[in-house]
Amino acid sequence: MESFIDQVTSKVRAEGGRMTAQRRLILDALEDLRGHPTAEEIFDHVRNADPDINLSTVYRTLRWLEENGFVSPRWFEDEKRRERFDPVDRPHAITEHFHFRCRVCNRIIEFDEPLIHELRRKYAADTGAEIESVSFTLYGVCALCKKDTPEQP
Amino acid sequence: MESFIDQVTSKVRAEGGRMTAQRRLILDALEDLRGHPTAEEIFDHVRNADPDINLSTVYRTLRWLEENGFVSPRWFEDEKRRERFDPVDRPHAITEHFHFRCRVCNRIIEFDEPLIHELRRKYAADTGAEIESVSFTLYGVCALCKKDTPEQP
DNA sequence: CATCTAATTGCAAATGTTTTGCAATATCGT
DNA sequence: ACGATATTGCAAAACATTTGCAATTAGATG
Repeated sequence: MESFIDQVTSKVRAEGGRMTAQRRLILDALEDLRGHPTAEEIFDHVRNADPDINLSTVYRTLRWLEENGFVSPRWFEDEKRRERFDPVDRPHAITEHFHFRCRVCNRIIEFDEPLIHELRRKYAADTGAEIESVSFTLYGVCALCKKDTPEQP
Repeated sequence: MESFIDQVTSKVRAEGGRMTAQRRLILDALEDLRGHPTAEEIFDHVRNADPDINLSTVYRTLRWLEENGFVSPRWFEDEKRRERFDPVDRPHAITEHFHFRCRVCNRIIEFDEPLIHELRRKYAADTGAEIESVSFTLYGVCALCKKDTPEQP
């Protein structure tokens, strides 16, 4: 199966674009920083390899990836206006994103759960709407953090 | 049952705060503009009654309402960094927000569906996490807009 | 009802994140 | 290796939201 970078490279070429060193670094970062990095986190990471890279290059690349279905932007309510970028494995499929966000350790945990898919089908069937993307986010305290800070007696 | 404004007024008083004309207007707007207005939309609406009101007053009031559980901020992915404010009927209950957002008419439709509550319980039971809030958003094209723009043959 | 004081306001400037215009640079087909 | 043009770095702009501060005002008190 084609790697993430190879997939992106094919698409860049197909559009008459060019695969630059900067883009390669940003794609690497997206794989290295498993999870949902912000543009700034990606920027800090790629700076190790290329201290001259510019934040706007990071943004421009991320936007291109977004438009072409390779990453999907995400907002978490405790971070208000800061965008996070979620690499997408199957570009252009219906995007479904299920996250748990821990208020204590700030970890973002991805999960899947057949009930959500059922929910989407049910909503579409009930209302006649066409669903293109689904976002389901739970906020709270994860099991580990709950253990560390037991409720006071 | 106590009206929204009365509920807020009680709380303001309880905190040693003051119920100003501006706050009253903003609360009215929140009721008039059923849905999920942005700060700017609220601002434009209250300007009819008080042309001198300031946008920062709107923001400050909304933040106070948020901290006190009377509104809940919401982001929709097609609007990136713009916040919308959702009045909350039962302050401080576990907040659960289920929305459908139509890409064509931009309408935000609220719905409820027992499966989501089940999902939350299931996730909590499976992982041991404690859930404090749930956000479920479907994006797509609503039945009406689908009818207006049938797919090309 | 007049007074007093702290809460709230309007204003302007600041903030933080993301975007953009443009000249310089670098990729890739030839 | 060359040349057209896509992409970059930079600095400045855009944009939503927040903040400091002096002026105003709600509402408790006499």
